[in-house]
Amino acid sequence: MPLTVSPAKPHDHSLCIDDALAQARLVCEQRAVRLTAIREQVLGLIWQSHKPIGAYDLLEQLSKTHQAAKPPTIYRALEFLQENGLIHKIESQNAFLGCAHVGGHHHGQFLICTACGTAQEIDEKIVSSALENAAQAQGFKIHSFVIEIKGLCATCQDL
Amino acid sequence: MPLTVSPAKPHDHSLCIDDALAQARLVCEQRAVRLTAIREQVLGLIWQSHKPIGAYDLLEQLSKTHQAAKPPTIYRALEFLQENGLIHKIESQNAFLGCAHVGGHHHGQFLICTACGTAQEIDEKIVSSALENAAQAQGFKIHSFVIEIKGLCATCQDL
DNA sequence: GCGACAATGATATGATATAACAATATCAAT
DNA sequence: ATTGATATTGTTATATCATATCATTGTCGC
Repeated sequence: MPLTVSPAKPHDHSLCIDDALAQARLVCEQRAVRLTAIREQVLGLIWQSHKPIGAYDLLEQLSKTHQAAKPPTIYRALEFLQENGLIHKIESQNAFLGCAHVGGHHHGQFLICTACGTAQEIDEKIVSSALENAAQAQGFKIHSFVIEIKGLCATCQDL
Repeated sequence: MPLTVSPAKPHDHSLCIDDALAQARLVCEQRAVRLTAIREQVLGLIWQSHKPIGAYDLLEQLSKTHQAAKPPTIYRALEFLQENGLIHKIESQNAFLGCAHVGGHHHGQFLICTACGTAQEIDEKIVSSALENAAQAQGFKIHSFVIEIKGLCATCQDL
């Protein structure tokens, strides 16, 4: 179920986190993969921000409760979460964001505010289909795509 | 002037390089910026491949003729070339590619073949406008965007 | 030439990510 | 409950990508 709130608007974000974790448990059960304590913790940390967060920032957070955490600890969790469609990597920022459309095709389209750093995931079918058509015209077969749009969110334009 | 050839198809690539360098000289003259020897060399090295090339690979190449080259040498040249719209960075690969549409708006749309590594730049107005509309609906004002499509080019599908 | 500024040289370090192997946990089958 | 197969995590080291800082050199208008 897509989130209906915009990260740019005020809302009770603890609900986002709870929903995301509950959905993650469900997905992992369905897929028969293990959402271990570390993985769930990392996913929770990622969801604590609407801003994409870097691996080493996550590591710093995780270290508070998990002394043994090292870079591979984080990167393994991130890999798992990506493989199971629970998070996206924002390539232009080397940072990670909870997936707002779990269970979908898992192509990402993001509106990234350069002022406040928030990233909103959208899913515009017309964009996908326009890209599909353009690719097909070149004989190119799409596996995946990432769209990262930079600009100002509604809130930051008014400042 | 956009290139009319596809990188996936055979062509005389030395002409691509010559064209790109000639156009770069022109652009830099018009913009009153200096296309120094290092910058021109780096641009030439980038154009020697239709595949995005990493900064340290470029450094290795440049070092052959330029003993003093160090990471900052390359990154400064890359920064200059990006600022002046002569190259793109492929964010998902930390690699750089000659811009095939010099003088345009310089938003990038790329078809990246995961098999052979080539990247073809396209410029689909319908994609841009679809994104503009989607962003506007969210009250988001676009400054720039990067679109990186992964898949198989026509050549590699047939293998 | 001289001064201002742009570009490059040089050293060091920061930031991001993975390789490799050891140790431990999980779980199904007996 | 033990065993064996597999997945996960621990641990150390290192690879890869990028920038900060300050010194030196080049360029160009005056």
